[in-house]
Amino acid sequence: MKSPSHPRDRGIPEATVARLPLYLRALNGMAERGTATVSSEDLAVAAGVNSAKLRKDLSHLGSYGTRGVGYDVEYLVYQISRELGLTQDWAVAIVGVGNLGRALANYGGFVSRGFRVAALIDADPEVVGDDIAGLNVEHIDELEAVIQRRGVSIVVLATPAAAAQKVCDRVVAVGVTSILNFAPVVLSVPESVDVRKVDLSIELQILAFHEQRKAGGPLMAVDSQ
Amino acid sequence: MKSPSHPRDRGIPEATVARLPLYLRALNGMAERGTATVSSEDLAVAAGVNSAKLRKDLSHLGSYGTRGVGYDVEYLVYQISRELGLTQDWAVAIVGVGNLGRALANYGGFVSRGFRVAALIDADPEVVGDDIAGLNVEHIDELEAVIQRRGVSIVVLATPAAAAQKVCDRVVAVGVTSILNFAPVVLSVPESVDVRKVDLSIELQILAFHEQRKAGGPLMAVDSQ
DNA sequence: CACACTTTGTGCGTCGGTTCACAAAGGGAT
DNA sequence: ATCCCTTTGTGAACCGACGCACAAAGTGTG
Repeated sequence: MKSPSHPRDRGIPEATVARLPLYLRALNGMAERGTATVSSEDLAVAAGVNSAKLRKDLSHLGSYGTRGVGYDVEYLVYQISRELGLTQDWAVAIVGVGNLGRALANYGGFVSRGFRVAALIDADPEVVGDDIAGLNVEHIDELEAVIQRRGVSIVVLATPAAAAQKVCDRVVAVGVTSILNFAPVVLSVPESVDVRKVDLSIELQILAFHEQRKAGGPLMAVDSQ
Repeated sequence: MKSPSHPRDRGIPEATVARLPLYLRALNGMAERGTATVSSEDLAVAAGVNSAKLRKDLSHLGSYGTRGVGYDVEYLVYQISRELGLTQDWAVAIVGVGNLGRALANYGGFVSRGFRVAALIDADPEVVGDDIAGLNVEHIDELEAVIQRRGVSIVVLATPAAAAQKVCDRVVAVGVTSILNFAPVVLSVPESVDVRKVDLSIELQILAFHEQRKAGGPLMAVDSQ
């Protein structure tokens, strides 16, 4: 209530932000199943985290729980959604309509969470003009125009690695400040632009590392140089 | 070189492991371009990290650099590849051949890094039997048989959320201990099994959070209740 | 109203990771 | 061989995150 003890501080830890979508998903499932109230313990299990961590995370948003009872599911869904900015409608453009771009365009998880695929863009004349997931694929020459016309604020890059930086520069130039990059390259962008990266092969490599340890670890010779 | 000061300890920090594939990619690019030697500073820039961090990361593998000179590109590629277990051939099965599964099957980044898509499996009779990326899609009933016959050690789950846990249980039951999960659910597995999760919509939600901050932040009223 | 029980919110110790800054080590020139 | 320059490898301070454990706060019952 007071400014100093203001519950929703600007400073929500990055680690917490990364988990909020997880909680949200678990809560949505509960809401569908008609659960009205949930304890931190139960929600923590559903989200796969420690309950103390969950409570601390939620405490960063405010005091939305009731001691002795738990959290109201609907209310918490709303609070987390609002905090994440999902109460507004985000227009997303997908650039690069190869296999991955197509998969993303058809992915239900976007639509259901306040995201709207507003444009599909590709360079290949073979693909431009096609209808995918109810959208017309537009030519990369129209990139800037489409972004501005449709009010796109988040761009998903699903282009080949070689094209990613160029496209990135162009979308940054028209004011996009949030990019989700699937291309296996390190994008260079101004400080003010947020880039998140998903690299499918990196995840596999990390798994391979652990798998190797498991398989060879205990027996592994002290070894070769 | 000596046993006591053995360079390759068992304890490589998780954060380091997660970055090794990044370095590897940068190094491969350099090798292709014919660069023989690289300084920690240059490699750090290419990988998008701090150079001190990079040196500390590499130091966990051993002393593979030369002071005053830098790192030999080819040699470092080999050392990192070996550490990650990429010098062996990993058979990967993709379960769920929807849009995403198809995209993954066709993704070049796997093959090029020691991974081999050894099986595609789906439950939909409409899809079973199809040829995708040169592979025949097999029926989910064959799951256990295929995994064992082909020596699959890593399974990629690209099924609908509802099916993921069931498939997971089955592959764990036949001894798979590394799973890459694209389904938006928290899988429950025994301690000994490694699950890595990629959730496309979570990444977007994190972007939305920051985008909202950028947009509304500076002007945002002290607020609503 | 008082007491027993449940569950939140958080203070605090701990741990892993990041960064700085520098000594140690190698290369090359004179 | 000596000196200077470059670059690695790492000690140590710092920072954020995690999780324990508990006081505070609420519910419900008799």
